[in-house]
Amino acid sequence: MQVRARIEQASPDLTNAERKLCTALLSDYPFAGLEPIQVLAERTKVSSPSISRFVNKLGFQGYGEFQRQLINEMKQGQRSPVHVHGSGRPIHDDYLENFMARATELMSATTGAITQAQFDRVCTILMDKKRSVYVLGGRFSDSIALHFSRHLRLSRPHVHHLPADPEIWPEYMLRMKPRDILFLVDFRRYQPNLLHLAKYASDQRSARIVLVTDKWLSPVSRYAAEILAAPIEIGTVWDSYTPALALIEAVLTRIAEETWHDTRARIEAWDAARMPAEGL
Amino acid sequence: MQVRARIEQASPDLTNAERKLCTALLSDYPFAGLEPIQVLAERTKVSSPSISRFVNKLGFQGYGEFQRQLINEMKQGQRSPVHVHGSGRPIHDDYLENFMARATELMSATTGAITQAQFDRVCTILMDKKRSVYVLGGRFSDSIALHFSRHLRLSRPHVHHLPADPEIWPEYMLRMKPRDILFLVDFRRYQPNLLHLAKYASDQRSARIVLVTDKWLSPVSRYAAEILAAPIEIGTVWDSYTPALALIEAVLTRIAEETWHDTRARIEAWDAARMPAEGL
DNA sequence: TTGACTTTGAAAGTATCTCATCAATACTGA
DNA sequence: TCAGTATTGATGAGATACTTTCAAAGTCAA
Repeated sequence: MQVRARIEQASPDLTNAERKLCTALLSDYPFAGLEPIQVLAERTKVSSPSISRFVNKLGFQGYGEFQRQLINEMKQGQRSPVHVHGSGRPIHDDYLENFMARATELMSATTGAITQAQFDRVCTILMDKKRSVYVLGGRFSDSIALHFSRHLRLSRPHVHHLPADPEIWPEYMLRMKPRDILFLVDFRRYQPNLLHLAKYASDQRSARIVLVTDKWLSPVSRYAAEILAAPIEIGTVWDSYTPALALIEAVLTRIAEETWHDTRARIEAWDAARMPAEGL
Repeated sequence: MQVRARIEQASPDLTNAERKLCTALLSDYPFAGLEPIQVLAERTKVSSPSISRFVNKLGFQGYGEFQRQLINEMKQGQRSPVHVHGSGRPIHDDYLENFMARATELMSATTGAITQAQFDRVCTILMDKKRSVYVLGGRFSDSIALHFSRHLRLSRPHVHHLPADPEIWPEYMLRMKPRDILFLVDFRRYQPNLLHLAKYASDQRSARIVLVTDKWLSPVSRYAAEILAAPIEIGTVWDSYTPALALIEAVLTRIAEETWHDTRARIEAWDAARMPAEGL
């Protein structure tokens, strides 16, 4: 990958506009570079002269030559299937690449951790509109939980995200009916908070608890009807929540597809309700 | 393969020169068609007007449109393995495995989209304690942003997550000093909200904007000093934010490691402050 | 804050590419 | 062979795409 390499090489001393071009080019490589210079300028909000200067800096005579080179690369690539991934960059010393590789590995490990039947069951009970769904995560994992509730809300009614402050929980807990779902996300450094909540919901309200946790299993698992355990250990100071996010996205996507008719209607209704505000 | 099909369809009633073109095009498909018309004319020993007439016959407006179509086809082909919901049929076989495989693929594509230098720069300015950091995401992407601010807070002071309600933003905006950082996450179905915020922060407060977006580049990119573009298109009803999360985690991890001494102290202080509450 | 330096986009200029015209040529059938 | 038709390429007009110039805005160090 000649051009890609040149970009990376030049990348330390680039100007602001040039960096934008970098991102645009690399994020849709190599097709972004095949558009006419004007179109690319429009997309990246950078003037065409800046693009021209940029490709000069990369060592090309002009934009045309740059494009020809991109096409050539594709032509080459077509022949040798070797180049598909990487080959272009030094593996050592690249923090990002290293990290991503590990995260990717975690991701592929996730599939094995959850059975198809388990996945199906979770999706099914979450699709049941007669049950209300209450969602909460821990201090850090709540961002994952939030992602979940925001999307689930588009596919079905009665989705409630509990606020972080435990003082307000009773308001929700008292509303829980038997068979309602409490969807918890709890990764290590488990929160005692959530355990109490789970115990109460399970014992007093007969709610079904669906738990997303890690392989060490949050204590909440004692009360959980369904447990989805994602690998999160990536060997750095923080754990990686990407497998958990992927898992949750898979659930959400499955639900949205199954209930596509409703989901679509809800999205449209949402947009319609939003429109007026946008004028402001 | 649209163009190829058109050629085959038209092939019965073609003239001599046109048949030559056919051969040339098909024998080096699609690259022959990507050369300038003059070059192709030279190579095939056919005049450029003949080529022009030929592509007209195929149903294209002109040579340019023909080329664009060829490029489009390649683009489509590139992401061939995914393309499932396009035909509308969710796969029931092993839904989860399928989804995870695609997410994994996205993850590994992420590395190529961001250069090491870019990554380093973003980490560096985020580590600068003299700058305050303001964080916000869109309606859905805010969960990613939240993950970011929660963790970053452990590594450095002066991290503020803006509330969702724009009414309250001014309180934060007025506090922004030049060189402060506004960290935005904005994926497609971009929010006009964020654009206004970015414009104001950039123009009025001289803040540096770091933007995490997708390859279609949020309009915020106009005001951004650093843009990280993650692939998110997974070919289902929702996009997948996993690559973006991974990217953010990489940044966070890098920062936590570089500033480990401080980060550790802050975590301990945090825990110490929390202990008393836990007894309750 | 000032002043040198860098970066940037508007506008103008230049090159290139594409297409329409038209005359020349090749082909076909009488 | 000749006339009619279809095909082709030379040419130049017109459009498009790219680059250079230049002035304004931004940035950084003193």
